[in-house]
Amino acid sequence: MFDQFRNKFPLTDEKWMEYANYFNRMEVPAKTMLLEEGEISKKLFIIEKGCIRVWFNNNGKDLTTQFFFENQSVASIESFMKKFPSQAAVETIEPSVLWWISKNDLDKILEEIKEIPELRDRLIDVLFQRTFDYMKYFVSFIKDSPTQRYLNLIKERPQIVQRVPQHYIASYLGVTTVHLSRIKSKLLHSK
Amino acid sequence: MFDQFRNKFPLTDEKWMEYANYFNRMEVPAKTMLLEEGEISKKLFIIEKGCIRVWFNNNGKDLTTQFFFENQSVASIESFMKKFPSQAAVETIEPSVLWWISKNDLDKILEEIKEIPELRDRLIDVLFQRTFDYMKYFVSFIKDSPTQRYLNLIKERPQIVQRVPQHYIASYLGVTTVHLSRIKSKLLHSK
DNA sequence: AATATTTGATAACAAATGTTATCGCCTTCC
DNA sequence: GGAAGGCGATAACATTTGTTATCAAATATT
Repeated sequence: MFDQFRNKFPLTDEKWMEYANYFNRMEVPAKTMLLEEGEISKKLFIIEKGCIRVWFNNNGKDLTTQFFFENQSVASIESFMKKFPSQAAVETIEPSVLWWISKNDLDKILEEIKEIPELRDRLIDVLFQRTFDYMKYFVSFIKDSPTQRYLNLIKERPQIVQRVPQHYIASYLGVTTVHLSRIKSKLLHSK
Repeated sequence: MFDQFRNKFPLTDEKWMEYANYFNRMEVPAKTMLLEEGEISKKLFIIEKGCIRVWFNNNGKDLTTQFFFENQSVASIESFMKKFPSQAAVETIEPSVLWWISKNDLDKILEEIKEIPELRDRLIDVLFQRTFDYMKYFVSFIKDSPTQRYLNLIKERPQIVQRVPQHYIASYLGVTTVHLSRIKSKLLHSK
């Protein structure tokens, strides 16, 4: 289950066993709210199986901002880190198998990791990379039409297009469901 | 000049004198290219006076993605960190007084800073905050109309509206210059 | 199996935004 | 003191995108 982390953050087996003990398994159906808007996020989730979206309510409209799949970790990250009430809600899309860890326990692990120069640098790299990724999203909104953003999604994140209901994808792309339907139909008929 | 960093990263005066020596002062006119598209960024700039934009060419159109003012540090950050050819160009908007440091010298400083737990944590905080800021930009594009984004800009980053030519602002907001003109005129006449 | 509920396609019309062109006001530069 | 170019406003028209409503298909629920 935690292989991805073991690759990124090599530690002794003993350490890993200890860390693994902090995690708790849970199975939930689709459309389970893992965090409500306004709540303070206290759990970080890792997805063994299933998929999750982060969304918020904007004037009665449901706007999805992120999708997560197997082996990714999920939280309303600003709320989790800073203990603010979350702007966003976290919800499963499919029936899912999750592992969660409390903020307290994760903080303990992070403190230890930060003391090991190699892992500390790795953590900093991961943070940088995340910033770069968000910059790319941001630039894409300035640069690309909704049609182009949809094509990018198909190419770069095919899981989203295959597994996520279309009306969530529409809001993620910043268009209405009607318009996304039109985009798809236009792409089909122009081939 | 470096007061902002001395606040964020408290060190002995001796250390600061040593670090300050790595920096080089330069004065440049408006519209000076500090980094060309495709070049590898080797300098990080700090602005003493003036303002700078980061932009790239998209099908012949000049798209601005970031603005920087006094006391901010500027680089094409992904290129600078990873030694990739930069996707973006960096250019002064006003005549400016800058201080620059080479990547080599900055790496030396960072290595030292990372060893001091307090400063290391501060660095990690700064990186997290940057990610949060970009998430906000991203969400704003999904959530807000161009008019609303312009109003946000007036409120949150008045310097941009006051000091930057309007056609740069238009591309930053993701609209044409004509449309930004319309937005302004509508806001004026509806009051 | 029957019935809701969710999801997605489409049409008709409205509103927002882009395109191209023109004009006028500033700077800047000889 | 012109001339040239940068910058911004505006108009007319084209295109894109949103809104509302309706229908059909797929899926979940009883």
